[in-house]
Amino acid sequence: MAMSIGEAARRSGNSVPTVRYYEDIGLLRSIDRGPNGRRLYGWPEISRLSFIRRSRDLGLSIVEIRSLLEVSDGRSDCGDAQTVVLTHLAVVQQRRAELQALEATLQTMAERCGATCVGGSSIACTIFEDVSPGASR
Amino acid sequence: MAMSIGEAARRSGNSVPTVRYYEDIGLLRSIDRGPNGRRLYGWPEISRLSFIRRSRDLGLSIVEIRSLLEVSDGRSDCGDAQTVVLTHLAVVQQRRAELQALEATLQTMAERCGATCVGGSSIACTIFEDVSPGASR
DNA sequence: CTTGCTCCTCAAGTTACTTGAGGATGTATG
DNA sequence: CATACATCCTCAAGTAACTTGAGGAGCAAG
Repeated sequence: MAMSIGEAARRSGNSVPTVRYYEDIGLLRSIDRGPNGRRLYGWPEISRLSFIRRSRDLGLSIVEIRSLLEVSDGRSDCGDAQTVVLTHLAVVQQRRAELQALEATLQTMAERCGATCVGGSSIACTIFEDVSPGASR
Repeated sequence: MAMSIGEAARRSGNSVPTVRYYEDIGLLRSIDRGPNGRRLYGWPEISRLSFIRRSRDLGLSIVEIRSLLEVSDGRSDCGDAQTVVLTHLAVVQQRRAELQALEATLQTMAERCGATCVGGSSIACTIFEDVSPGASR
């Protein structure tokens, strides 16, 4: 039942230092220690660590996760959790739109570069025109 | 012709400390100083700063930008620039695909949350099931 | 001549961790 | 039982790319 930090890390998909780090910043409270001073983790901790891991994968910041965990701990209500998610959704949508535009720009840059100057000198390289058009003024 | 750091920053779209920072890390070399010790910028510097700014907007790292600038300075060839751009393009494509999946997940989470527990306690909040499904085991 | 903006340098803070030093303990093998 | 190797501990510093702040000087306008 009681797991070492290494096992907790493996099961939750975090690295060992990261698990300690989460304890340091207060995302996990009161990790019991064995007589040898080593941390002992139970299922609730693994669950919490997995939640954090997944949320990070989804791009949520530690601050956002902290507020979700407060909901989970019953210290604020579910509406708050929805707010966090919706706010983050808007950010993600925005970011994705930006990436889409960026992707097109990069593609154009690479294609033009390939057509005009691969292996050649930098003088004719269109990348610099693409990236800094009319920079002088 | 000779501009203050404030003007250079405004024209290139960077903040004043950022412009100083780029000098510190060697992206800009040898900024002349006036008799009062203040930095003086000319058009080539503005151009370079604008290039850096745009590249950062495109998501390129300082390391990547440094190698592009080396091409621009004639210290490596154009093919290298294309490689940087293509490598970055692959990263962007990957990232955008991930964001797309994430967007769908967040949307589902918010909808389910809204349907079941807005204003209620966290006990029924589906967000936690969505984010950490079967975390205990 | 005083107010207020801009400039200077140097140091520390930010985010979310990772990496490393230095040392103790646990587990497997000879 | 001894030795090797993995794992654990704490504390400190490093990472990217800047931002923010302290403390002080210069310059232009009213």
